[in-house]
Amino acid sequence: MDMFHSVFEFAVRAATKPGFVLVIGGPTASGKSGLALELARKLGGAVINADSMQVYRDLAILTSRPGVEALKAVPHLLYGELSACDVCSAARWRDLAISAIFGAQAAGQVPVVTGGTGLYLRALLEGLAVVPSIPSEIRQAARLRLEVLGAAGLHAELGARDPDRALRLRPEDGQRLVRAWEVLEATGKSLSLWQKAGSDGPPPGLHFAIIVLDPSRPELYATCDGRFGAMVAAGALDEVRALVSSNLDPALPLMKALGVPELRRHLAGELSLDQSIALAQQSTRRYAKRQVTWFRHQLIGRDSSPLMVIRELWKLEQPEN
RNA sequence: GCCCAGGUAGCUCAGUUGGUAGAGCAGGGGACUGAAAAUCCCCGUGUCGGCGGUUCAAUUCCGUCCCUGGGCA
Repeated sequence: MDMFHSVFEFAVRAATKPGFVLVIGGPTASGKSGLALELARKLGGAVINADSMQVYRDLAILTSRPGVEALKAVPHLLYGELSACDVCSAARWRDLAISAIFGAQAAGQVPVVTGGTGLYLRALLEGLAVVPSIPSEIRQAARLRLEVLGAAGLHAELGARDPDRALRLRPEDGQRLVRAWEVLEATGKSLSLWQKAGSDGPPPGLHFAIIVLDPSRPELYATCDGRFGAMVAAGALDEVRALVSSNLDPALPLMKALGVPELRRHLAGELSLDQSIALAQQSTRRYAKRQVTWFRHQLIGRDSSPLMVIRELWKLEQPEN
């Protein structure tokens, strides 16, 4: 295939640098995993996951993790690594990814980092602000605070203690308010100050080359829709049933994976299967659109690494397992 | 063939006692530094079915034609 050859050549050229790492980003269902697999196969590489949901053990089908064939063909790292009751984060993933990358290189493999979680990729490429880790009691307290006061209330409280940070955040943005609050509470310093103090930067000794998939919207939406149907046919409902029956905290990240809320409502008898599928497909489309915006504005053009943008679909990722 | 009811945004519809129209959904654009598949912000001009008529002015009233439902033969 033409496209594959130009991509392959791009990778080979970049791979002459020592410490080479290939990064593949793009929206969900654009064919990242398939492309990563092929490139890793040809380059003698290992695929490293950069997806915030595929790091968890549960929901292999619903999060579209690579299937057994792929796992047999090429080493895959950081897939299904954490338990559902665990909480990953950009910083935690960064640490895992860096050691996976160095591990692969030590084994003579080319690291192929692939996933749709833009923030994780940025954490790897650029680093994050150096902030001390926040004790879990304070993180809990921050979330409780949001529940009790509501976003606007938390914003007001933050405004009294950290006006600079509050000004940068909208009073509705609960998630960022929680982060600002917990950092202030735990360190006594504004998150803005920590961020101004600088980030840990890219890991030393690595050279990245980046491929971004950005297929046309109609094609992308068609594969999103098709894939969700296939996931349900492949047993996604059973996965959700199992996850729900383990009675986890509904605020855990995995509980918010695309399709979980919708299929749950079907299991609870609130929606027909078709209705829940249609809703899940819609959230998938919206998510894909957000990802496209993120890659276009937050990644492309911001990093100095060699970059290649592919404006077509690679090929369908098959949900299997 | 006749009688009803409709034809307004991609979809479902509201509305204008005549002054060229607005909701929901779909969709689009954007933000993004430690739970990011998260969390938020912004965006509605469309031959008001076609053609005539009345009128200063018609999507609105009248006529006619076309289309879609339903009913009667």
